[in-house]
Formats: sequence, structure tokens, C-alpha cells
Amino acid sequence: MGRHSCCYKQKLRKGLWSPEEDEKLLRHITKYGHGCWSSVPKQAGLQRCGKSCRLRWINYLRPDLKRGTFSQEEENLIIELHAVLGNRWSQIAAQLPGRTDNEIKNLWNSCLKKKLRQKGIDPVTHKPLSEVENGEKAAEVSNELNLLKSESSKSDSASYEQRTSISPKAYAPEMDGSCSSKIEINFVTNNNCYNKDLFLDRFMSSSRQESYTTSCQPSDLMGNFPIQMSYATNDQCLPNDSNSSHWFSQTGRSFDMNTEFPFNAAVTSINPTPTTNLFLPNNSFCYKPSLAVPSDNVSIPYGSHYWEASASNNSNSSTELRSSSPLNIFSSWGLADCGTSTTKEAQIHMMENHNTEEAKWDEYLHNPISMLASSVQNQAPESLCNDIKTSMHLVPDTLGAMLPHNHTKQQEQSQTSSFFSKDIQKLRAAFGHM
DNA sequence: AACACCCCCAACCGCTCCAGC
DNA sequence: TGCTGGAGCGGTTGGGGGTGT
Repeated sequence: MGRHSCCYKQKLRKGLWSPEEDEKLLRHITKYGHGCWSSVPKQAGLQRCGKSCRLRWINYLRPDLKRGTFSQEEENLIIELHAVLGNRWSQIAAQLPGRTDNEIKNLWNSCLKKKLRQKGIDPVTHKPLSEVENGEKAAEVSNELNLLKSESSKSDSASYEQRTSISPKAYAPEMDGSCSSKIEINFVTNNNCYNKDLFLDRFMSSSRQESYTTSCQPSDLMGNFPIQMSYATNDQCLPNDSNSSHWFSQTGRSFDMNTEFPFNAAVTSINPTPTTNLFLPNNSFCYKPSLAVPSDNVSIPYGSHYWEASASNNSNSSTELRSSSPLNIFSSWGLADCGTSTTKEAQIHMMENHNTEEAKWDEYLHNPISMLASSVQNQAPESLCNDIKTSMHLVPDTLGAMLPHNHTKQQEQSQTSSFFSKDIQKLRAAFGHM
């Protein structure tokens, strides 16, 4: 553990890399690939440890890196992703082609944090600063109370409720009637508990139920994961070749599917429109849905097409990540059309539209291409392609075999899902079943 | 011009996870 | 099943450049 063993062995260079070192490493990797990083420095004739070489390659030498300052769109995307993922820089970086986790981390620490604070938003919780301060005071009191409580009753469920309780008023100061604000409430919990945890809690609890539609409290799920609800309830609506078991098994990577699925659903609901209205411009932040999955037949042409497109063009991430993608379907289904209603109203609205959405999901799942066509008809094909590309890991293996192989990309993409796999594994361990 | 301070970012460090044995 | 080593991640550091005095 700790420092790499190779670093102890002999005097290895540290600090900044010289152009000569860069050239050696670059030449070696472009010629042979990196293979085992620990052997790279030796083979490349470098007095560095493998770890250092890896870092240099990833953060600086990699040919697909995008240099230069971050665009406004990229910054906004980072902020939004951070609101969902927290300091999971690699996950955030995975959504910003050409950017490294280190770069994003630095940007966040040096720039974005300040910007958020200037706008009166707490960079940790993404809630208004004033509220966070109040929340802290309240949390202190609450903690004292909980301490007293826990003295008398060591109940897990109590702590769960406390941890996951959501105040509809949480975002009140910045709610201007935009749908996204309302939805975002769903992802921010009290006590700085990361929304993903809440999401996982909810998802896991709902997953344990035999039937989503009957066992879950609609208000509960709606309140927290409206889109997930849409997904989940459509379990029954899936075509024969796309039932849930098929989704989970067709790639042989059930966990990827399992975890990616709700996550995409959760994130997509965040932001059809500006999140905090305080400074974020229009930003239809879109996580890619699992739309490539449902049918092998339809996903093959899409998949290969997108893959090729994305492989040849990954330079305009800022726009490709925004506002395109099939997820605008959500807007067309009413999610972006929340007008001036409040959170509760939005939830009710969504519940009312639930059946409609369900029908649309059905349609979508049965005929994703036509749905896609209608939802993205105004978009440039490249944009759509780029949006799809990070979903490629959801494409069945059979399709994958037909596509140009790019293990690095596949690995990167699988990281996103593995992140949730890890969490769910932890939950599994914690709950001892599932 | 010289110094102090600040900020950014490349790189390091310590850790976890995971695969192979 | 436990150990070991490699890969990767997130937090932190420190050097260098920019800016203010």
C-alpha cells in the first residue's frame, strides 16, 4: 500500500517532466502501448516510476486531450455533475471528453468553487449558502437531539429518515419556477448527505420490492426520482426482448445495466432547464439514457454509426454534452414544462402525467429510433452521435463484437457504471441480501 | 527593480479496489 | 482464503508565473 514499491528501489526522477522524457514516453506508448505501467519506464528508458508515467500520459501526453481553457458550457456541466456526483472527478471527467479528472479537479478547486460562493451557493451541497449556514445550525441542534434519541433508541430507520429527509423548502430561495430547480431538490438532501446515497437508498429499497408500481409509494418515488419512476413502472411495458431480465443479462454485465439504468434516470431528471437560475445558462444537461439497449435490432445501426462518429470527433464536448440527446424526450413529455408550479405541484404534475409518460416510454422502448428522430430532429447528427457514445457500453456484446474495439474507451465508460456497482456492492454487503 | 503575495496546475501521496496467485 | 502487486482515484502540495505594492 501507499507509495509504489518501485519508487523505493532506486533514485527515480520526480517533479516536472522534461521534453525529452515526454518524447520518450510518448514514443514508447504510441509504439507499444502502455501495457503494464510498472514496466513502461524501464522499457521507455525513463528514470520514473510507472505511476508517474501513467499520470503524465493521462494528464498531458494522451493525444485525445483537449487543451485550453474550459468553456462556459463545460464549467456548467462540471457544476451540475458535481451536484450529483460530488468529488468523483473521474466520473465527471468521463462526461467531458478530452478533459482529465485532474484538470477538472483543479478547475473546481481554483475557480468553480469561488464562482459558486460568489453566487451564494455552497460548493459542497450546491444549496444556497445562507441555507447551509442555517442548516448547519439546525443540524447541530438536530444532532444533539438525535444523540439523545439514539441513546434511547438505536434505530437504523430513524437515522435513515433523518439522513434522507428532504425539505421541499430546501431550494425555495432560488426556486423561480423552473422545472430544474424543482427537480434538483430531489437530489439534495439534508445534512450534506450526497444525493447519490439517497438515490441508492431509494433505488435499493425500491428494487427489493416485487413490483415497483404497487410496492413503492408513488409520492415517495416521485418525490425523489421521478424519472426513475417512469423507467421502473415501464418494466411491464418493455417489449418481449427487452424485459428487465433481458436488460440485465444481455450484455453479460448485469450490474452495469442495473446500476447505470437508475443513475441515468436520476441524472436526466435534474436539468431540462437551468438548475439554479442564479447563473447557469440554458443547460439541458443530459445523461445518456439506456436507450441503445432495448433492441438489438435497432441498436446495431445506431451503435456502429455513433461509435464511428464519436471516434472521429471528440473535440466539441461542450456542446455535444448539452441539450442534444434523446433525453429531450423528457422535455417533450412535460418535464421541462413545469412552468411556475412548486415542487409538490411538479410532483403531482408528474404523477398525473405518469400514465402518459408510461405510454411514451412504451413507445420509446419499442421504437427508439422513431422517438429519437422526433426528439432530436433539430439537432446536428454529430451532436447526437456524441451523446450516444458514452452509452456504448450498454450495447450488447454481440454488437460490441461488431464494432471497432477500443478497450480504453470501453474501460472509461465502464468506470461510470462500476462506480455504482461498487456502491451497490457495498449496500449488498451492508444489507446482506439482494 | 525588488519583494511579497496569490493563484494555478502539474505532480505526488496515500489510499482503495481488484485480479492473479 | 489470504497475500501481493498493479491500476486508479481523490486529496494535497509545491513550484512557477502573475500581480500588487
